[in-house]
Amino acid sequence: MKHSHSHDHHQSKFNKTLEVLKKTKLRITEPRKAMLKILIEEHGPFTMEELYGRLKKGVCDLVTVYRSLAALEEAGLVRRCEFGDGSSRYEFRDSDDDHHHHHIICRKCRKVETLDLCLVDSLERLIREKGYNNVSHTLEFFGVCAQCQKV
Amino acid sequence: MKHSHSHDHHQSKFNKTLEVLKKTKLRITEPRKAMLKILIEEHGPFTMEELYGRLKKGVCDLVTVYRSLAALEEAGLVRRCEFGDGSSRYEFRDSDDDHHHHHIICRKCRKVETLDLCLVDSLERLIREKGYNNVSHTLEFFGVCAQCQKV
DNA sequence: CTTACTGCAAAGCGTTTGCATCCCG
DNA sequence: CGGGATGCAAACGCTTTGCAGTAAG
Repeated sequence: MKHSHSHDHHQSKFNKTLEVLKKTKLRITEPRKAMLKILIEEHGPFTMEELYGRLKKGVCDLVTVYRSLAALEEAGLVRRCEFGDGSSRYEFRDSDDDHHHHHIICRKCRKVETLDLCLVDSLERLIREKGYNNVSHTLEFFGVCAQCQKV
Repeated sequence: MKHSHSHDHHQSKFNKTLEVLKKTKLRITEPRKAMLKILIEEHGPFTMEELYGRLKKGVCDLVTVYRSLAALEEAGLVRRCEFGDGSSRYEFRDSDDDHHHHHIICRKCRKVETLDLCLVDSLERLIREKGYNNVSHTLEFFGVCAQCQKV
């Protein structure tokens, strides 16, 4: 299924997300609505500071961003990414269309592109056979992007 | 080529490593020799604290472990791993036998096993075609190990 | 009205830095 | 001896926590 990035599509994701919050006994507050809107409409992944910076001034404290993202991750609504630069990043996780994807990060400018492919799902089965359960994986690529090579 | 974990094999790796240090104008000091011995002989990857804890008391300060591993990474003698728990880990990188490998980390006990396979090298070529250079990747699996499932 | 959520301030923790001293080459 | 390496202490940046006040359901 192709992504249409229409307003309606975003709105529908947003509403589904609120339903999940209700089921999980998480409260629907202004800060959380604002954060989810940004996570759904923009691409991300965002660091705490990046997401906080995108919020309208005064919506909430940076600490609330930390606490909300922890709660949203727990509820399965966002996914945490680690790119080894000392900050966590978060992106919206669409439970209806949770196709695994990964990222390519420029070593210089830290720009993040999404790679819409995943060849390693089969390996997870192998690891389950090794006796692990609740298995997941991360796959991140690093390099210097074309733009940074010129500088 | 099969790994023999004999003393001779370790000794030979150790000596080659000292050669690299000389070529790179890095000095061969007691703390560095001790760290390299541990990295070569034990499996790792180790956090700074873990490596420091394995050193004989008084060999050096924890700060020296940080600075030395940074220098060794720069020289290509160790590889840094990030498992998203807030600490970097380091493992010895054998330039003669630098077969890419990855890890499976238990979500509970944090035990790290090595997976001697890599199916994604071909993807790196794809990313180079996208315009990136100096490309590398990380692939880590997470799960709950058999032992922790019992508890 | 109950209790989750929030703001503010402070603490925590892994990591980095400044500077004087040390010692490898 | 000259410049890299080290120890100690202090700073740093990201994240977490304590607590009192606020607001969702």
